Amino acid sequence: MSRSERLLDLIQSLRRHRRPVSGQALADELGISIRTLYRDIATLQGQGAPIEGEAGLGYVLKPGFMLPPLMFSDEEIEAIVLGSRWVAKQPDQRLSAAATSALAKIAAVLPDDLREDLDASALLVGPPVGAAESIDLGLVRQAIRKECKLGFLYSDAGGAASERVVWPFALGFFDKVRVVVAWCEMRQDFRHFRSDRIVELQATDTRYPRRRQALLKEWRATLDKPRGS
Amino acid sequence: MSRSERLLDLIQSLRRHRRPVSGQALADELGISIRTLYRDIATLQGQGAPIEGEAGLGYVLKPGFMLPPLMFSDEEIEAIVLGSRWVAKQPDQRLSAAATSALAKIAAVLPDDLREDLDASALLVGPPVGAAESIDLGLVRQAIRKECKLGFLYSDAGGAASERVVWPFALGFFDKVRVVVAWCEMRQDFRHFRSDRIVELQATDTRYPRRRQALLKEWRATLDKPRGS
DNA sequence: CAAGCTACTGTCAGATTCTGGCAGTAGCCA
DNA sequence: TGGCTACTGCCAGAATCTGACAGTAGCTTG
Repeated sequence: MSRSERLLDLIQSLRRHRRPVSGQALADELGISIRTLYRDIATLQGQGAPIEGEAGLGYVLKPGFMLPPLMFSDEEIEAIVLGSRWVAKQPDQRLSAAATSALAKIAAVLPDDLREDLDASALLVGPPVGAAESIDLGLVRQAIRKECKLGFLYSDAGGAASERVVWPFALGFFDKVRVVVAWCEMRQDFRHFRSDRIVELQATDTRYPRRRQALLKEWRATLDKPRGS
Repeated sequence: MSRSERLLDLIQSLRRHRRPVSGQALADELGISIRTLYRDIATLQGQGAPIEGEAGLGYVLKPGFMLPPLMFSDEEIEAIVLGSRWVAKQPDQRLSAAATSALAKIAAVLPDDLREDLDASALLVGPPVGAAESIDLGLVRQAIRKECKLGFLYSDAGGAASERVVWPFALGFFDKVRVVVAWCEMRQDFRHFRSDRIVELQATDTRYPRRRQALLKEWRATLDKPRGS
């Protein structure tokens, strides 16, 4: 196996382990000596991979992902950049910031001529709608990932408020607002909740009895025009 | 210089030359022997770079671009994927297809856990608005790139038609339609033209007297809220 | 057709890089 | 304190890369 291939394998190995792994264990996994492993880690760090090593513990790959070299056509790059610009102008501050920094990384490696072409592809949407987020979407994301119930007060379109306990499984966009997609215990059905109408959000540690992927699939099937990915 | 660095340099060299370059010339540029160059080309091709070699001519890099390994955070990946999904649902068929294939390439290299997280980030915009494109946006793109004038018939919001000759310099999105941003010879000012109201588009070979970048900059300055990148 | 240029492959010795083992320093934890 | 770990410098052997040469085949031009 060539060295460059091994470096990619090393990243994959680190991804698999969520707890710190000792260098020795990684070296065994890859079939190389500990000395070479140290060198490989140093090389990866030099290329920007966020690997952290602590004496007495081991190595952890900070969350994130290194894309291997990818070949994109001009149009694919344009699509990616355009889409990222759109996300950058959305009201979700967290995502907006992420899109901006992703754009900076991409722009940094594009050849000049391609960058100029992209400048001619303007995005004419208005500036982000102010709408300070009322709730912490991070809590929602976490609940989705951990498959835990959420409780909150919801004001529907008519203004009537109700107390809900839901099983969240997706966080979507609709028009300009973010929408929590969940199974509602009260209605015993799928419901969409606009994030700007949610108040008093409460995260719990109670797992809901279904798998997120299953809920997602079921919900998609109920939509008029299901669309993959 | 290490071999991997040199391989990237080789791609950059190929990008610079638009005409076929002989292997000997490339080898001289990189300071290596022709034999090593052949080996390097073979390696790059093996990694998916679209390099074409023809006996008697030389090498050409097919249009497109190879992104070097890039480190993205979870959120940056989410932003890119979400944005690409949005583009994939836009009515511009060309871009939509490009976004879809870019998404496939990205999905192919994502670790499973990350892909599952992304599934929970749904995009709830409706299906693409049918609106078959009345004109060939490819012609517009070409005119922009070549800095050539465009002629067409335009129906404004009121329904009144007029014949225009414009200097196009950008192709934007607004709401659901694509918009040609150009200097209008008739109005002697910047104007936006919705692509679905343009008929009888005629591309010309007449260069307009300004630089695209300059027009773009000027136009941006006239906007209420100029935004970089 | 012939001549000249070019892409491409096989082979091989020497240069270069990579690798593993060893020794030693330093930080974290119990 | 002792045990585990990250990390560095050093060195000889292994693996790889490199350049040169020879040879085949395709394209273009005259």
